Amino acid sequence: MIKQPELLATLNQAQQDAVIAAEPRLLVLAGAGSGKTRVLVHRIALLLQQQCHPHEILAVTFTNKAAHEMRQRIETLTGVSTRPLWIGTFHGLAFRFLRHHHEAARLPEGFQIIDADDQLRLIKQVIKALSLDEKRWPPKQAQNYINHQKDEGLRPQHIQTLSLIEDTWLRVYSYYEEQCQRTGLVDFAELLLRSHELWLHRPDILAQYQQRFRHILVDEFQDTNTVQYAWLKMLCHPQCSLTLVGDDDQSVYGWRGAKVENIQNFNQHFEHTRVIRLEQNYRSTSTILKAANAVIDKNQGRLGKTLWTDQGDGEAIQVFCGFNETEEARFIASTLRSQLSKGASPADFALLYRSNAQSRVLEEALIREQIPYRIYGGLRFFERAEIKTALAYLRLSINRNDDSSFQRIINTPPRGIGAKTLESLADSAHQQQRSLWQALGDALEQQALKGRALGALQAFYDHINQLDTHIYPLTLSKKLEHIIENSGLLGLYQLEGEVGQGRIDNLRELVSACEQFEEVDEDIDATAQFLDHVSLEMGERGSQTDGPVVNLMTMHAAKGLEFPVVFLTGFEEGLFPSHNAKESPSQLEEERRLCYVGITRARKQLYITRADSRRLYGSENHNPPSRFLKEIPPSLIVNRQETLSISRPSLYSASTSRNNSTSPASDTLFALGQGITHPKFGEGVILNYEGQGANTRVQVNFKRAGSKWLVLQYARLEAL
DNA sequence: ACGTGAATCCTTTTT
DNA sequence: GGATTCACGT
Repeated sequence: MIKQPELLATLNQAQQDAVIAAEPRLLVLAGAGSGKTRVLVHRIALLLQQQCHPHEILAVTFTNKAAHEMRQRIETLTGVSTRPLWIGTFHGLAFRFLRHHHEAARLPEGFQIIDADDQLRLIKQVIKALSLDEKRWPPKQAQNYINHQKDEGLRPQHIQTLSLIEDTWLRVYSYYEEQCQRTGLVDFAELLLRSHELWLHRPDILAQYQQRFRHILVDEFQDTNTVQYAWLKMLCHPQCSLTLVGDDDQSVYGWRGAKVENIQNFNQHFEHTRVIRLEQNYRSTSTILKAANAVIDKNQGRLGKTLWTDQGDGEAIQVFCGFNETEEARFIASTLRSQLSKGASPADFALLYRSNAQSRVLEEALIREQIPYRIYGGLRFFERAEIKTALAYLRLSINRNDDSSFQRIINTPPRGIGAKTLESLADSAHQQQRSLWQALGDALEQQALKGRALGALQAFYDHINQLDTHIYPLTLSKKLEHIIENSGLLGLYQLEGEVGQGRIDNLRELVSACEQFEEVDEDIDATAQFLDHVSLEMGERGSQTDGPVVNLMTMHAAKGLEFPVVFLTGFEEGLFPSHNAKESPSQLEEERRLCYVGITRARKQLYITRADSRRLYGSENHNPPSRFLKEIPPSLIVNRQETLSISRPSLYSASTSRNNSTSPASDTLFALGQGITHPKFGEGVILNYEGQGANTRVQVNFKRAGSKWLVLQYARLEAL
């Protein structure tokens, strides 16, 4: 085991202070790139080295990725196994508590977790069952309402309704909750709320854990919501040492219920707290940090923190404004191209945007330049329809009362059971307070439904029972294999051509994921554990690619990551900050924090781009530059706007890059959006271009003659 | 019950 | 612009 001096040797003074601080209440304000995880990992390593038993430590994160990373780094640092340590996400830990004490928490033994998608489906059913109009009462809004209440720790009986509208949402919430309780389903927010309530009602169980955990450490504390905060506060015994690590300036999930106030008002809730600031940044150049500091400085009520570095200034921030979003994308792609040709790796670059809708144009430009890329964010593996369907068969075979799975597979593949049949089934299920499966059994026994539907239902009923008997003795992966081949899923997707083939490939991947899962523990039945694992860890986003690729993602998704070169795109009012955020100052501040997160992702070089005119949702908009752009000191910026031009090939060799500043003075340079005249067509504006060198063609919108494509070399265009 | 043209809706999404 | 839901027709 390594000695303390050795453990601390690689840390700066503030980091060392944070690692060895003996105060029972410690808040580490860790700026972007200041070694936050390092401190957490070293602090735990030090605890392990001292008197502390591994099982007395609880470390809480928000993502599985962060939890895994922490485990790994502790093991690398100490050489000790982290198995006895409780390190996990809020949700994962809450789940663990609930499984252990399911009875005290009033949950059935095999309760299942539903994801946001299943939740929405369930809510749709509820709205239908209450005979509400989906137009007037959008399920999405109901979902937001329910999750928001749960994030705030509120059950239907705690809510005082002030309006008829709220009253209706409350009815939906109540009905939804009943439905979940009856069918043994638990959504994400419920995990936390339920385990918090478990402790409220069972102080004996709480005391058990309070005594056990002598050291609680929380990562990304600025992202905690009301329930998570209350949960932590209850779990934390007065004699427990509590270490909170976070950055109020990087709180960007307020819209999901996270409360910046939790970190901002920390001193008022926990007395005698020592606050340590980590302000030395090891990631970025001083230019990038100055920009980030200047922007975030405009926010009110910050705990306050100024990042600095002993690195040099580095490159200036390059700002580019395109004529439209296509030119913005082309600028990025051609900049990438030239940097790649100088030997940079695609993986060194990240293209960040405020909303996913912006990715398409960027993608198209990258494809034109044949630059490999990967988009983060889309559907994750376990969220794919075919995966969820296959797993629903498995779930239903374990728990027949899982209505969510029942509905997913009752008519997939199509077996002649339509909406009407299902509706009457749901009606009788609700009347008798039973699950759909039970209602189905009743209906078959009593021959209660009409002839044609009855046959199909009987077939389904028998099919599931047969499937279950058959797969019962099999291993997890064999179970799934059998389900895929015998439930008709394979046949269904084989009929779907190319798309179906992709689905079949995904199902194969699922089976191999099961095989890997089995290897970990061969003795126990892995099925139930696998389903839990799937629900809590949705797997990596996107597909694995071969070779290095440029990274495209939202600024939210980029939090916690870093890249040598970062492009922040779409810096326009209405886009970033989003037009939705302009009403309230607090939302605007959150947008500004997001900007701060974006800027601080860059290590060496930062580009910020925007477009004068942008086509979004079908219509064209002229957006002024983002206010955040003006908040960056001009001295840090180099403007690239005028350097991107189209050259006339006859005067300009085809191989010359467009931004070559050594071109002869006789060259005629054109820019998108520029006014020109043509001997025949008169005045016009350049809208677009394609090709290069002698093949360059430009699209000009002429006042009189309308829009035309012209070969630049021959068209006698004159600048206006 | 299921497939096809129109209406409709748009932030961000760790679990 | 475009995916996704819908209402209608068969």
